[in-house]
Amino acid sequence: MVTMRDVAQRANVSIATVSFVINGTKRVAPATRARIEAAIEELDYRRNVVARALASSRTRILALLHPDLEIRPNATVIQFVMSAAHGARERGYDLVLWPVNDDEQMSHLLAGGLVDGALLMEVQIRDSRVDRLIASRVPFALIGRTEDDDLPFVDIDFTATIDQAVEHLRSYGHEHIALVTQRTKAPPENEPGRIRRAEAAYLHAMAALGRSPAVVTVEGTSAGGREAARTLHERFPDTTAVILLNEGASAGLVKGARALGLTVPGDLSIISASTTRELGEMIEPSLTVMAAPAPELGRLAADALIDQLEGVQDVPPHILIPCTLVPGESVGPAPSRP
Amino acid sequence: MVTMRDVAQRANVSIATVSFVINGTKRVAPATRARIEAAIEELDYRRNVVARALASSRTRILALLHPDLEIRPNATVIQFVMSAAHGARERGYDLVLWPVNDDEQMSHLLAGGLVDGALLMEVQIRDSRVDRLIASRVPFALIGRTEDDDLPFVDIDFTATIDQAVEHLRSYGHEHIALVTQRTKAPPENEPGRIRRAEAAYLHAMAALGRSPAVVTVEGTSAGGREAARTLHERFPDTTAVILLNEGASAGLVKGARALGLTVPGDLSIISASTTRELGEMIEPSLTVMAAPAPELGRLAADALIDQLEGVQDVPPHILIPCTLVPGESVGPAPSRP
DNA sequence: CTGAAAGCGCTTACAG
DNA sequence: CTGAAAGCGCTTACAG
Repeated sequence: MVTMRDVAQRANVSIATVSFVINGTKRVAPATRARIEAAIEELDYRRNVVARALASSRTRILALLHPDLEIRPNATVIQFVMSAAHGARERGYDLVLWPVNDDEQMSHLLAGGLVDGALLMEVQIRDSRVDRLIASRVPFALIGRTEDDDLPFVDIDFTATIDQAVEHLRSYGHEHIALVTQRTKAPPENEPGRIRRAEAAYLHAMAALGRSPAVVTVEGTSAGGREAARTLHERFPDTTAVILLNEGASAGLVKGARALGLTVPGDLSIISASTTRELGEMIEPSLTVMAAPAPELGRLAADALIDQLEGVQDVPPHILIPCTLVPGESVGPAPSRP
Repeated sequence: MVTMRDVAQRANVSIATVSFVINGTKRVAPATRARIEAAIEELDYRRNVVARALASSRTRILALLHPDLEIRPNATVIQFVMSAAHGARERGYDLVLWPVNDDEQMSHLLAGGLVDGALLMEVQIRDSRVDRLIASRVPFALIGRTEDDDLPFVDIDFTATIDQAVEHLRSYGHEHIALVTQRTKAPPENEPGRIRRAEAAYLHAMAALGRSPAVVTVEGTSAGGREAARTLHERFPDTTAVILLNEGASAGLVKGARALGLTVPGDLSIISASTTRELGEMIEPSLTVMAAPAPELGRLAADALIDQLEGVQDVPPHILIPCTLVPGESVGPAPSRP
């Protein structure tokens, strides 16, 4: 292994000077710099990142903390992860995946000193992991939000997204609009912020419309989607349109509606919010979706965190991006009721 | 920050002794050990992983090298990634995501000394990245295989998978069986090994059946799937069954067949190989799939690599696992031809 | 503009 | 069974 010492020797300078040119931390005479650069080239030297990390007490490694339970991470999650990794690398950082479920383990990892900062996924309205994160003194950014809006976060603007979905459906004449959300194992007060916020926006919109709300919560699976169709049919038979905030249940809802003899969008219009356009294309009829800005958010999250670490930005980032409407064939005019 | 020095002081021992009890590398008198453990507890000491890495010249970090192009990583990929991360963590290792496209950048990263080992995804039949990997002297395991079967790898057994798919279709009376593969940007000699191997197995099976092969290659998208349906219809009108080795085109193939007036499975039976059961459930009719062993492979890849690093295992791992048949509703009896 | 030296927080022969 | 000390390969005040 060739070290900085080898380079220094070959260029006839001290290792300090080599360090200065590599990092550009101090001005070095052009001639000296040239000698050093030549030596680096000739020896094919590459600075050791571990030694650098120890000496500078900055590892340039970021952690992506995510629940390990996710047997079936959805398409949105993977887009986010990949773009965060990409964004980090572009700025010279590495992203490690930390599947963690209990707070203890998370604190333990954070205390090891491997990472300079952390990104926390699947943030809940009240989230003890966030408290741990703060206690650890490791800089972080949340993907999603707790109740406390002052912490640094990057999130989907669920309010705007739901509003736009409702608006879109209303433009087709729908007024009896239901919301299908995703069941989680978390107790209600800890539920993911996205569900809480989307539901609030939905309730608000229904109140403005003067219609009573219809909310159904099911698992994020095909079976869950079919269950949602049956539940809607029984409990909210007036429903002519559904907004899904449950990616995994999308296909099942369509199948379930069909099984009940309902056509899509003839009898029931469907918008699947916060998912991918690819999901929409897979289903028959092609679903109208609100595409999640996952790729953008991944990069923004990495950037925001790195900005904090490097002192580029000192106010905590508060980034909100709505989903994008991608019309498919699952929304049509509201059926006229007898 | 509390260091090993603090612990040593409090326990009235040298830092060497502290290190011995933390790592269990040398026997220490029970009384001494107890004092040290108490001190660790009281100070809430956690050993610094960066310093440990530098001193021991082992970082316990693994890299997951994957192409960055993948705008739409499929469900199988994410399952693999997550289970590899999980498997690594369980053995005290960290997994960093390295989205890389060019060899130069990969070598550069590898030379930085951050990782003890690497996992390479999307391996092609002839893959210059593998040469780089070997040159870098960083231990590795391939996800997939090159021509050279001697390198350490973990892969899906595409031969067994295709054989089983053919067998399943034959048991329903199908003899005119087509194969739909995925188009890549790579030149043919560099194509992913899975395509080459699956195609070989398919050709072999067709020869054994005495039927001429029908292979169609399309993009891994819904549009690609629809194109496949049209191409099959025009060029191979005898086809009564299709094996897909193209996760992303699955839904499109069904839609495309329908658009041509064909029923599934009445006129056309479909098996989507090397995908997830969730994908099968999303489509109407539910697809019969061959579920990829991605979660198992992710863990096995991490384990095999770590075994190498720790000298537990010195012969290179050669692990092959076939997909699992998950019957859906897309396979039925072969239509009797007039 | 450059260098000598301390130091980052550990591990690991080596001695006793 | 325990300790003193060198060393991992860098960065960074400090001096000149």
